[in-house]
Amino acid sequence: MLMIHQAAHSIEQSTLPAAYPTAGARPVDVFADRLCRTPVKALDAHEQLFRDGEDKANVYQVLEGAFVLYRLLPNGRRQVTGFAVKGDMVGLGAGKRHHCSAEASSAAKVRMLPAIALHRMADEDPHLGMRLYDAMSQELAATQDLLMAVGRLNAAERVATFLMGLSERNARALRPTDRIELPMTRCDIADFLGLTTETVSRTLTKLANNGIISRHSGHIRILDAGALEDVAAGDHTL
Amino acid sequence: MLMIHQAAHSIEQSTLPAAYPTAGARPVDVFADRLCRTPVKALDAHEQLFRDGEDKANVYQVLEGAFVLYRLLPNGRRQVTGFAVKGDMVGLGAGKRHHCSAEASSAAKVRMLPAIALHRMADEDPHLGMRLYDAMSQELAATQDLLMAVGRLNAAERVATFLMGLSERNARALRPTDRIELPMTRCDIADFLGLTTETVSRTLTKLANNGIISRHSGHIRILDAGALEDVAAGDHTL
DNA sequence: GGCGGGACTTGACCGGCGTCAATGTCGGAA
DNA sequence: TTCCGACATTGACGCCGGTCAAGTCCCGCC
Repeated sequence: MLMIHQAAHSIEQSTLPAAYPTAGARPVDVFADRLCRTPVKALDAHEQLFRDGEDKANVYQVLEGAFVLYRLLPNGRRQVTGFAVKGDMVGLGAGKRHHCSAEASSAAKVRMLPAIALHRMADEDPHLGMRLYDAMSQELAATQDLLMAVGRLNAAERVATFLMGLSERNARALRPTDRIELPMTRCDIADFLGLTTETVSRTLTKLANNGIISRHSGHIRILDAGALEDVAAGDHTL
Repeated sequence: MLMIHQAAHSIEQSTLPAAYPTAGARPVDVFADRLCRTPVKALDAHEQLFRDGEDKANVYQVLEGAFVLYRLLPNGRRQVTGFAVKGDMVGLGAGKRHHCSAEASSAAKVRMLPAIALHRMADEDPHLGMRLYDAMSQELAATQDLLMAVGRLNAAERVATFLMGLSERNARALRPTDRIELPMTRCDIADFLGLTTETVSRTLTKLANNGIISRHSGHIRILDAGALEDVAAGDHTL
């Protein structure tokens, strides 16, 4: 079963991270005590935390709200590479520049850790490098999952896989898995899955018409998880 | 300009790595002296080095030949996540299991480094972790580039971008950039770009008909690099 | 040289998804 | 409460690229 690993775990949990596929969103528990002494920055909805190509001054940990991580083509087409929520690290990566943009999808707060401090910490704690290696490995695996979905699944399979990923994330947070909050817009979902908002919308409608989900404002309810899996696997045509 | 970073640098070079987007292919020079004392394994064409989901016993460095890294869906659809050539590391990643399969696309030789030895080395060399972090970061960036291409470019843009990436790789190896060896099959290219072999073939034909490239057995020649860039950017419809 | 098989190319067809456009829904501001 | 703007849904239509089916090329092998 293909699963787009988008479940993010918050820093207070001890489960293994399986974050949104992002360019850097990742909880690294070792930071917790260091980060709590660093400055906090508040952002309005749609405010950018950093831009693709900018020098990487800080890495961030999301305290409140949610972020969309994306890259733009010159002609405006957008590919969302991941979502970051409370507890996730944003901006990780060894390069000198950011390789994607990050935008608050709602009012948000982040802690900032200067990138230079990260290197200093790595000198002091020889295990930090391996933890960052581990974080990036998981990030990479999640992005490969997404690549597989975008490259080789049809629209229904992608949307169903996406919903199952969100459900899985709830399970990891010990919350009910049938009620799925959708903190992102249809446009974000579409740009994440390589589709259009219309196609996402139509697919959700079909899933609802088949009695697999029900739609409500701000969230979705999974009525038939088995059927949803079948759709994700291509065994059930809508 | 979007560039699918597929250029791999061989271990004897000192340029910065910008490898094929792979699940682990990456030269990590620090291994060089350790690796040369480890066993060598020879593979026939189409022989598998490891399989998706297998326990990760070793990481490998390609000595000869080339590898295709890919993941399969239950129904047989395939997504190629990268290519690995001489000098590239294959199988890196912090997880306990491989997250993709690796298959020799021609007769090949690899050096093997036990995964356990990697952890031992990390304890001895505190900088190794950060180098692995760096390698994974670049891998991630390359995979995001590919994701962007697969999710948001049309067939002509993807193929043109792919060819430019190969050309760029030649430039980095100080070889002429207009003659492009294609060590992989059309099928590999198609599964890499999220297309079909027919579409790749048709697109190359169109590029040739427009005088942008010329096709020969085993390689392609770029006749008009500017036009190729225009196609990749979507400014030139075939 | 002839043969066989896999890789590649080309053509005809068509269906899924993008595009364009109109309408519906909801939440916040006045 | 009404208005407004952003987001979401729905419909009509067309095209890009997938599918199916023939070839064609090429290289190794007999």
